[in-house]
Amino acid sequence: MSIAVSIVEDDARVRASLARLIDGSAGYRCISNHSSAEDALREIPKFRPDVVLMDINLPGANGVECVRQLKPQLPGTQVIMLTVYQNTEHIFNALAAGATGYMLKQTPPPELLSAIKEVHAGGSPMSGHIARKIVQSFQNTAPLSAEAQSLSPREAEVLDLLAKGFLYKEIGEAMKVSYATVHTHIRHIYEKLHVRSRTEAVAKHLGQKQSRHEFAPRI
Amino acid sequence: MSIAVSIVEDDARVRASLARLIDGSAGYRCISNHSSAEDALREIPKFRPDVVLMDINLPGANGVECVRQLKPQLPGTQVIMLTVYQNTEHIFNALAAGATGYMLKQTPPPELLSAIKEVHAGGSPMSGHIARKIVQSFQNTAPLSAEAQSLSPREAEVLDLLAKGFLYKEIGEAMKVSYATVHTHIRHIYEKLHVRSRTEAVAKHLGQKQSRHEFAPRI
DNA sequence: ACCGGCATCCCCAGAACTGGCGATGGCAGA
DNA sequence: TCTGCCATCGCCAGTTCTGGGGATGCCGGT
Repeated sequence: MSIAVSIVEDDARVRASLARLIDGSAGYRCISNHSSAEDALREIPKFRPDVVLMDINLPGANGVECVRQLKPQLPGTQVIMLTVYQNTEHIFNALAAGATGYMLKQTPPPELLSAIKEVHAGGSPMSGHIARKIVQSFQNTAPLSAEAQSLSPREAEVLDLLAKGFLYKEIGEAMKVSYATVHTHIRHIYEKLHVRSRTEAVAKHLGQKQSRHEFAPRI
Repeated sequence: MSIAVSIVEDDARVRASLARLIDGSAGYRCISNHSSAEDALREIPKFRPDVVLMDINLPGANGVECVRQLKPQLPGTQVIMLTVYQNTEHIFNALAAGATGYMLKQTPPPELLSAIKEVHAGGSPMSGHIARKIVQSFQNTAPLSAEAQSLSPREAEVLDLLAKGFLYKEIGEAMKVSYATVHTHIRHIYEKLHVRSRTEAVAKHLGQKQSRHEFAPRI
């Protein structure tokens, strides 16, 4: 059975040439095309395509929002963003919204067809530099700050409990030490982290963990 | 100029067949091969290859650790993990350690060659299902808890400042309102989030952000 | 017109935290 | 051996939070 594809793209010429490409290739068929997000949201659920090619830059609502609303209705449908945007913000937003592929419009037709095939087979086709940017988001591992490194094991333990919102008394119970000891550990933590409150310390603590793979564009 | 490739793989037969594949293909040359992480760490910096194919399952130290130590010395060298492991933990660890590609050993030779070319051209080749798992890590967007949703704009603003460790007084100054107002907002935040301290609220807050794209394997 | 939610302000008391000042003992490195 | 770091404990004063109780005005929906 051929792969059923829907196209969402405002430029009529681009839309037509994509449709021609898909219908003209064995194993693919274009079952619908849409010039706006509104039209896509209304019509695509009826067609239940295997794959959607989605432009980001649509008149009115943008393609990312369109994916976000479409995907819950069509969990089996795979969406490939097809766009000129290479900035990480667009990429991450699109993927978070539910897209599984991200191709640049300049992609040659044969590669576009294999991207459709790949996404339908359970993969996530992405143009080379896009993939690299995504992978790099895993590598922005802020090396543990010297500050955090210098915490003793016991202090780190206290900080973990502190981050969970426990009171000094409760931390003491959990660690089988007195309130006074917890108090001392915490004073040392504050000195080492250069903070002056529990919340600042926790923010630094969670911030570290977080920055190991953050959502925000930082590439 | 052909692409210089080093191989790290403990199985002599696999190593030899990879070397044969690479040396037998125009545009590629295998400049070294290594049967252990220790050997690779010692020798590869001398060869300065363009691309390293790295097995994960090595005797002694594992491939991921090897990448972590190698990459800082050779920032221009791209590493492709070549392994049988498909679990997200291995994938994320490898990428965080500095690998830029991740291919399964079952990959057919022609695709392996194009993966080498792709990584050298600035891409991040990944086997289909691997790529999908990476993309899914962006989609595990815990839907904003109803609790967090119910915060009013002003309350959310307070929570943000709270998370940065500001005192009530400082929040008031930053928001141009009185201490009393901040106090009231915070009481409302605590009610809505079902917490009883600033730190718990912040942990919930940062936890949300964090879970939008977390490092830990959750697929 | 009324009710609910929001944003703004006020007072108060008790609990929790912050940051000084100690102290002891253990253990590892110079 | 002596010095430094760690973990454990103590006291005390001052500050900040927490959680009650109010209040006003605005706005939007029924």
